[in-house]
Parts: sequence; structure tokens; C-alpha cells
Amino acid sequence: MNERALHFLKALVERYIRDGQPVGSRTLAKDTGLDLSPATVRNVMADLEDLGLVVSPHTSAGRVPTVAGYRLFVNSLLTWTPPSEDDVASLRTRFGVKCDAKSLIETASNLLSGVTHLAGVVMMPRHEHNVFRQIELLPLSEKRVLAILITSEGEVHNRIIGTDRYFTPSQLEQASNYLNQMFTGQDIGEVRKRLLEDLKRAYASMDQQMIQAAALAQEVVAAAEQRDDCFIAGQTNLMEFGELASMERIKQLFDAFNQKREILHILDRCIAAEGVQIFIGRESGYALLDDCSLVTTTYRVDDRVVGVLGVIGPTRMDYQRVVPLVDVTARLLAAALRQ
Amino acid sequence: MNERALHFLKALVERYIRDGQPVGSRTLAKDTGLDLSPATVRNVMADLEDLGLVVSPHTSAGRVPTVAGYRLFVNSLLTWTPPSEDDVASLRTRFGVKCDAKSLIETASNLLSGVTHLAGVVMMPRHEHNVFRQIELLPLSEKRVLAILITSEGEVHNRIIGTDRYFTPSQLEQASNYLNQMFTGQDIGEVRKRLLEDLKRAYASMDQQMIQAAALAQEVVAAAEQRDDCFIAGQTNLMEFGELASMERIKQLFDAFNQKREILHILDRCIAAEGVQIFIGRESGYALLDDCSLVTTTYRVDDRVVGVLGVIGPTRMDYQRVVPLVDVTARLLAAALRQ
DNA sequence: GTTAGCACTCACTGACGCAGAGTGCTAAAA
DNA sequence: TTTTAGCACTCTGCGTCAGTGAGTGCTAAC
Repeated sequence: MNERALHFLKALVERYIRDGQPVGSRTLAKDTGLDLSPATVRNVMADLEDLGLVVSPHTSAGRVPTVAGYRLFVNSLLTWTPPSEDDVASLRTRFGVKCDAKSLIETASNLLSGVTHLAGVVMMPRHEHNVFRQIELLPLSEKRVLAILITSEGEVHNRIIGTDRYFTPSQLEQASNYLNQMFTGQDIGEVRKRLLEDLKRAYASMDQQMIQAAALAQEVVAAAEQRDDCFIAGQTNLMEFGELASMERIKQLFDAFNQKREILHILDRCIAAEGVQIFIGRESGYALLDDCSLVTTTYRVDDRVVGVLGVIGPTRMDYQRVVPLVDVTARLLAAALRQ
Repeated sequence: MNERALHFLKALVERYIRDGQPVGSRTLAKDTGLDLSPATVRNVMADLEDLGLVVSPHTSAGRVPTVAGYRLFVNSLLTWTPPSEDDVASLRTRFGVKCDAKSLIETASNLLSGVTHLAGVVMMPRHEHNVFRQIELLPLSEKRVLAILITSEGEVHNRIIGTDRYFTPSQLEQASNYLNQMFTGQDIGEVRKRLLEDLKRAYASMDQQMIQAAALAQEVVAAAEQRDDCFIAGQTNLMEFGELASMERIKQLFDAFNQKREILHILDRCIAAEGVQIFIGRESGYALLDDCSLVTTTYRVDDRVVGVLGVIGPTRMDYQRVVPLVDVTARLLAAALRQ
């Protein structure tokens, strides 16, 4: 594999990323600045096509990179440069305000989509040690109780729970005191397990009071434990790209975004990997994202990976710019969460 | 204005709603069952066109209803029938689970979009008397405090607030005790006003402790007061309608949905009106919704209007079916909130 | 008031041709 | 051996053109 051929491939991919049109031999000959004739370029192109790095959509069109072409481009042909000072500065200021995890996640995905003009997606942080801090049970009406659970990370979960019987305020206070005494400082997962055991024991001993208290706590703890959620922003940016622009295609994509399930599944697979990951076209393994690329990276708090964030865009995205931006956003989000 | 002409108009609108194609005299002649020739129908059509109730897109096309045509159809030509038992039953069961206002709102908008195949939108309930019930201030880290406010409606608001100085847990407890004593049972709006006054007075007397406590409370109370929010579901349904199907058009619409501001503004205007409101085409006054219709109604808790809900779809929507569904959804939501 | 007849208009479709872009191949030049 | 010029060829895209079908408006007869 020729040095020059690689140079041509690089020029071709860059050109195609720029204007989205198949690139012909004449254009490419000018682009590279090597002062070669179009005919020569054609020969090289034919080689690249044999190698499966480019294709032409039809006989008399220019060439377009294949997935393998993009892959080679991204792996070996690109030198990553840090994002522009301006971009970093504007990101940094927007992360300035201290607030809760949820808002930070939302900010991050908005920033990602804003700065890349793609769709930004951020997973909620998953704290390995999510610690029970305090529970509060409040009477709301005849048969409804408001349960509030506060974890050590400052997350607040609340649920309204319908009950079979009426609880007096003092009964609820007693119950919450009991729960707080028992569980404060323990891992949420642990708490859930122990609550289930308690519930079993209480059933056995027919301790109505206990049953109810444990059942109430159970519900809100369950809510706190399943923290699988993500934010997606800037979906509409994807409508601007001609290659995705069939209405049907976009609808499927948006429906998937709304469901979130598939997206979460994909992100989940990235959490194990180190550093920035790039899935080009069908590499992601999801038919939905066939002509999309996904750039993700993990973010960490206290040196532990807690989540994934990234962007979704057409395969024809400006990797050179996008990848460093995703990387730096992850760092900034991590810093903001660490506070 | 002829009785028969109205009959024709009705048939025409119904037909157009069904297949979205301009309706010709031949088709209409068959549709009405009056056994008249196409020529006669043409005469009537010409009259309707003079009255501005229908137009033909071009010389040799059939007729399409104008906004005025739809308006007449909706106001005088339609008899509202209750929604099908099946629809109501499926709605009712989905509202069955008791939970907090936010989830109910979300459910409602999902149901609306699901059952009508349009975009569903629901405003958060606005309680006129949103009463301060309890505040909790918890230390989170060096200079961050978690503030939790619970209102009488069982809504929980929490914010993480960055502070200039360190607070000991007991200081925070003292502050929250003070705030609870002062404000429990009072209207949130009132509380906010009084907090501002307190803050002023505290500044005058240089009471640092007070200043900080009031400032903390202030933030979370502010968050609780501005309850302007809404849920929009099923946006992608709108992509299925040919008449809105230019990508650019849809993008604008979706961007507006994401912004929410304009949508909230429109819904706000509906809150004063009684019963179901229908805005056809440009009647809404928003260029964005030019070829969309908006069907809204208010929902009430304890005989007080607290919010608005409805659907957004193309002008060519099945009003006969949609309007009763919006109506019944509002009732069901109200019932679910009342529990 | 209703209808038949007729001329007319307009969108849509498919055929045709043509220009433009780009290719592959071959043979000559470097 | 590599590069280039030349040439035939193949597509797409665009505009033109005629034919068809759907539908209209008008007029005159029923």
C-alpha cells in the first residue's frame, strides 16, 4: 500500500466530509497539490476501490469513502489536534454553574449538540456506591404517602405511593426514623436487598406496621437504584444532512431516540472501553445507525468511570473536530460533577 | 345559504380529511348519495368557493376546504359523539396507577399522541395555592448545600446551591427549623415575597446567618414557583402527514417544540377559555402552525382550572374523533390528579 | 332548478435528447 | 516503469414535448 495512495485517500475523505459530493479525479488532482493529472489519480482511485476503501455510487460519479475507508482515515491518517481555545472557553463557562447531576447532564448534551451541530447524548452517572442518606415519609392525603429518598450524592428521589390503609403522621415519622436508623450510610443496593428480607420476615411475623414501612421504602429505593437514563439533545440537527434526509429514515431515528432503550444499550457497551470510541456506519451493529457514526467516551468521577457521553451524526462528520470536542466535554463534565 | 350546500361542504371536508386529495365534483356527487349529476355539484361548489369556504389548488383540480370551511364544519356541521368505549377503557386503565403530577402529565401526553396519532401536549398543573410545607437543608460538600422544598401538593423541588462559606450541619438544621417555623402553611408566592423582605432586613442588620439562610431558601422557592413547563409526546407522528412533510418545515416545528416557549405561550392563552378550543390553521396566530390545527381543553382540580392539554396536528385532522378524545383525556387526567 | 355537452386548463407521466461529469482503457511519452 | 493524453463510454440531471386524465366553467336544452 502506497504512501501516495494514502495521501489521496486522506484528501478524498476530507473533501467528501466538506461537501458531501462524490469526489472526482479532476477535483482530487487539484486538491492534493501534487501536480498530477486526473488520469493518474484515476489509476490510484481504482487501486483504492479494489482495496474496498472507496466506491463510486455509479459508473460516472466520483468516489465516496466506504466504512473501511473512514476507519483507515480515522485510525492512521488523522492527527488529533486539541479543540480551539474559543470552543473550550465557551464550554467551560457554560459548565460554570454548580448544580445537580441531572442538570449537568442536560447541559452537557446541549453543549455537545450545540458545538458539533450533531445530536448530543449523555448517560446519567452510575455511582457504584450510591449511599442511603435519609428517607422522609409524609402523609399526603387519605391513602397516599409521599416518600423522599436522599442519597449521598445529593440526588433526591421522590414517589407518591398509594397505600391500603391510613397512616397517622406520627406512624410515618416512626417508620422513617426506623428506616433512617437502620440504613443511613449503607449502599442503596444493599438497602434494597435488606428491605426485601425485612419484608419477608415481617410477613412471617405478621407485623403489619413493619410490612407497610418496608413496602413504602422499597418503592422509592427501587426508583433510586435503577438509574438508567440518558439525555439526547439536538436531534433536529440531523435533519440538515442530506444523506439522512428521507423522512422515513429520520422518523425511525427519532423514534429510537424517544424510546432511549436501544441508545442506552449501545452506550452501555462503550462503558467498558478506555478513551474515545468511534463507531462508523454499521460498525455499531444497529441497523438504525447504518449511515450514522457514533463518537463516545467515558467520563469519570474520583477515578471511577461512571458514565458515557458522545454524539451521533452522519458517517460524513468532521471527526477531526468532533472527537477532541467530545473528549474535552467529558473532562469538563467530570470536573463539574466532582465539585 | 343553502341547506344542500352545507351538506355538500360537510361531505367534502369529510372526504378530504379521509384521503387528503382535492375532491372533485364527480366523487362528491357519489359521496353524498343525493343522486345528482356532477354538473350540479359543480354549481354548488362554485357558490361555496365564492363564499370562501373552499378553494381549488389549480384550475383543473378538485376543491379543498379553507380555514373558514373547516371552521363552519367544526362549528355547525359536526355533531360530537362520545369516543368509543374501547378508547375510553384503554385510556382509563393507563391512568390507573397513582403517582405524582409529573408522571401523570407525561402519561397524559403519551396517551393523547398514542390514541390520536398526533402530537400530544400537556401543561403542568398550576396550583393557585401552592403551599409551603417543609424545607430541608443538607450539607453536601465543602461549599454546597442541598435544599429540598416540599409543597402541599406533594411536589418535591430540590436544588444544589453553591455557597461562599462552610455551614455546619447544625447551622443548616437551625436555619431550616427557622424557615419551617416561619413559612409552613403559607402560599409559595407569599413566602417568596417575605423572603425577599427578610433578605433586605438581614442585609441592613448585617445578620450573616440570616442572610445565608434566606438566600438558600430563596433559590429553591423560586424554582418551585415558576412551574411553567409542559410535556410534548408523539412529535414524530407529524412526519407521517404529507402536507407538512417538507423536512425544513418539520425541523422548524420540532425546534419550536424543543424550545417549548412558544408552545407554552399558546397554551397559556387557552387557559382562560371554557371547554374545548379549536384553532384551525393560522387562527392560532403563529406562523409556525400555519397548516396545523390545535385542539385544546382545560383540566381542573377541585373545580379550579389548573392546566391545559391538547393535540397538535395538520388542519386536515379527524376533528370528529380527536375533539372528544381530548375532552375525555382532560377529565381522566383531572380525576387522576384529584386522588 | 337540473342536466348534458363541450371547450378548456392544468398536473402528471414517459419518451427523447442533450450537456456535463467522470470513468476505464489504450497507447504514447517520460 | 510510471505518467499522461486521448477517446469511447456510461451515467445523472435537466429541459422539452406530447399525451392522458381529472376536473372545471359555461351554455343551452330539459
